[in-house]
Amino acid sequence: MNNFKEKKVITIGTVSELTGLSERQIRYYEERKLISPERTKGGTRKYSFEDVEKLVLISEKMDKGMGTFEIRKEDKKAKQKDLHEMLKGQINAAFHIRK
Amino acid sequence: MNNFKEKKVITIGTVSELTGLSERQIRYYEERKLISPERTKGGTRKYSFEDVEKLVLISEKMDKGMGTFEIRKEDKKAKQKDLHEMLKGQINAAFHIRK
DNA sequence: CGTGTAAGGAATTCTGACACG
DNA sequence: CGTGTAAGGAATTCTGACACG
Repeated sequence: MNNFKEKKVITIGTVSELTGLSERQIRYYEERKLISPERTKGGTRKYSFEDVEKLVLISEKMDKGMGTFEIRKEDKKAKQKDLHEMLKGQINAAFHIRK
Repeated sequence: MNNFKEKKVITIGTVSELTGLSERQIRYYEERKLISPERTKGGTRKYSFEDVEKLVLISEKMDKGMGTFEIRKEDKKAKQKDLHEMLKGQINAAFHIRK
């Protein structure tokens, strides 16, 4: 019940205000697979606070001259690292249970 | 930076989905001073996750046959209690600093 | 009192495209 | 490549009112 940050509930206009990015930029970053908003039945995009945070990071990287392709690559690496940590944790847990 | 729950960013349609209440009900509870959404420049209402939680509680109380007036009274009492606790805490703190 | 609804208008968002570079 | 913009349409929201009870 406490995953507010991950709930997709914010419309693009509000995201634009929160991040300082234009709606055009936000939609473009979606096209480049950097974020994945949900949609209402009518087709309106809905973002989470997590998306907003991601967008701020993306914005900073773009300012540094990084391209969307590299940003996506970095993002993937980060996710794999997370997955790695998770698996490590589970393996450890299993190990401790066994002994 | 971590007050997601209090940020007014959700539109009424989404709040309706999250709570199961009709937009009519949500607007009416505002009229009865049970919640206080913000507005965009254009006049669109924006709610926080906190508002959503409040609405769920309100909904339960309405189901029990409670009226909006009593609900508002209860809400006020709760707030005064919170304030009381807070002051008590500060007085305590001040006391401990003095001795 | 609390809520549904039809009405008309305004604000918001959407897509595909052209432009610049 | 990344972003601005004008274009036309569709989805969303708004208010004030009438209805029922």
